[in-house]
Amino acid sequence: MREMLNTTIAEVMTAAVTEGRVSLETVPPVSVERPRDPSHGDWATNIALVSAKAAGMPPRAIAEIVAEGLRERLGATAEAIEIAGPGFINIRLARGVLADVVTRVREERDAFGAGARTGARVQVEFVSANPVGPMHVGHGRWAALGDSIARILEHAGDEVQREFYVNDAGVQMDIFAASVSARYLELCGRPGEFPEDGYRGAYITEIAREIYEEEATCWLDATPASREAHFKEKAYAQVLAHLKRVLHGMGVDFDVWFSERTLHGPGEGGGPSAIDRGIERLREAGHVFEHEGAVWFRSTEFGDDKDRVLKKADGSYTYFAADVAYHADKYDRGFDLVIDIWGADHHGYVKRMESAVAALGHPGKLEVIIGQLVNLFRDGEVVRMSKRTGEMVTFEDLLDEVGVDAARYFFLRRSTDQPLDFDIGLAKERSADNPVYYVQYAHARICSILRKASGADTADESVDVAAVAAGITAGARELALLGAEPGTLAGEAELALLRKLAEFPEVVALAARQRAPHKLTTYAEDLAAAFHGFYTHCQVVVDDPALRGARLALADASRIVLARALGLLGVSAPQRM
RNA sequence: GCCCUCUUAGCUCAGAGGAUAGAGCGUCUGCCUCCGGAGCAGAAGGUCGCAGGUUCGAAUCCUGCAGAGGGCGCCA
Repeated sequence: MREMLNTTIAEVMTAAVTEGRVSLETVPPVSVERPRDPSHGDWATNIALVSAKAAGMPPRAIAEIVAEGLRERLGATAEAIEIAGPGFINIRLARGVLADVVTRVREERDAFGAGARTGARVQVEFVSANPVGPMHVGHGRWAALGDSIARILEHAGDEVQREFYVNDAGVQMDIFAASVSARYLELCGRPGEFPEDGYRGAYITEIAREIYEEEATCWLDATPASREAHFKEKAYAQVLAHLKRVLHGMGVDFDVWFSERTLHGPGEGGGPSAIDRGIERLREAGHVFEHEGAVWFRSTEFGDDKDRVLKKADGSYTYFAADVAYHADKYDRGFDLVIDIWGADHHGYVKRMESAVAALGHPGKLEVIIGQLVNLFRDGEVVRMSKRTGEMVTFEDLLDEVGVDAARYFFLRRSTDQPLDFDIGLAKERSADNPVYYVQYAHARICSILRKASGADTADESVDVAAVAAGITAGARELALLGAEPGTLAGEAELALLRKLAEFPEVVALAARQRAPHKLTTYAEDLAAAFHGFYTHCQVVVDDPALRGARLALADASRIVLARALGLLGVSAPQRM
């Protein structure tokens, strides 16, 4: 509809210029938007305002000309075309046109709001936690965020791959192994020095205990190096299994788990490692230099604050060098766009990574989203979390307490660049104060209506809601009854719901473009509110078969879109609660 | 010190350069003989941090200032 109006307005303007009624060098780009205030109609354009100065005419005079042209061309599609305020042209669509959305939704079902296939291959890399401990709540938020962005991009038409980068190489793994080893020795009754930088969380002891229970004191007298090497793999496997289990449990499944170790190991045929090859590629492109025994990347050429070390003077590699190799690998795999979601504490790395990607010949094909942290609140008090003392609410604890739906929904409710205050009590609450229940309740309520309409008891669990929905037929004649009494509460409620349903494709497109799942939580709440308003003012299951069919169809369309919106957030749409 | 992000109702936050800046919570007031009241409707509540600028029009874009958070290692 927007595109159609856009084109039509452009045609009208061009015609007006050709006929000499408006003198313009070029017709400015047309903007059509949905007015905030429903009394301003369904669509509005500011074309007269933006053209006024160049045309040397008062905006309202231009608006008159455009409105006249639109009335001719739109005909019965528009119920009214009015000029308002300083020169806006407001278009009110005919009711029948508004009601078309019901048919469209019920035909397209889950495909409603889907964009055309773009052919773009997009990778979303997220969570990427070090496999040295349980997921924390921030990881949970980034998991929800990355997965939802992936779902939204898929719906918008991209081909998306989800990837988890496992930082399983490097110093932190050694510290991890040494920590487990120390706890193991304690369990064997031989307490010693705990590593200075060791991980002190209780989970380390639990991992050590599992090893102890399996292998008893086998490793008591092994050399520390062989013991730690063995424990590292055991503990790593346990943590990785934890990560996969928790993520799968919340509906997040990765296509690829990419191990950092593969970058350090020898390349094909025993050739240089991926990291060495990555550095070589930067060197061939002329962006590498040696200084004081280290190998540097001249990232300042790409706008970074300072140049960055790739290979230290002692011959070891920086974390950044591995990241360069990793990203080179991503583009070798043919992605048109790579989206990385990083924690807020990594945002100082964005510039250097973008620089490296540009130096590798893929400028602009990396997008880094910075995920902000989560502050947990319970009864109005901050829940302090400290790794040092081991007093931690892990993400798994939180999921156990509030459930997947509430956790995901709350994580996604705020824009990603805002730190999030998470109220545990509210997330658990089964009331209207809790937005996730508010939205799910609307869906369950519709299912209940459908059960009722089938003639069954509303609580009859054996009723197949989808089958009932499929049996509802409502043609143009019936749908024309929707909103037939504008000005009444019932009529306005129906119209408001129709308008909200029609917005969905635009919301998906916007959420995709802005990588902003919270646009969908806002939308879902608006749609639920529009449905509740409709429900309050309109009896759905009425005796008149035509009106009943129309309202059931509208309720069914609402059900489909609510479920779709929740689905893009990774939240379930229950048929009863 | 430099860089990034943020500052909107009492609280938590929405707000593609547009019309009278919105929602939820909290406060106050109404609505159940009726399909799920886990709902609906109304009232009160604002110098959009401050000051300039661009624009027909700025919460939105630009500059400066103030405040909050984060980042600035041959750490990971």
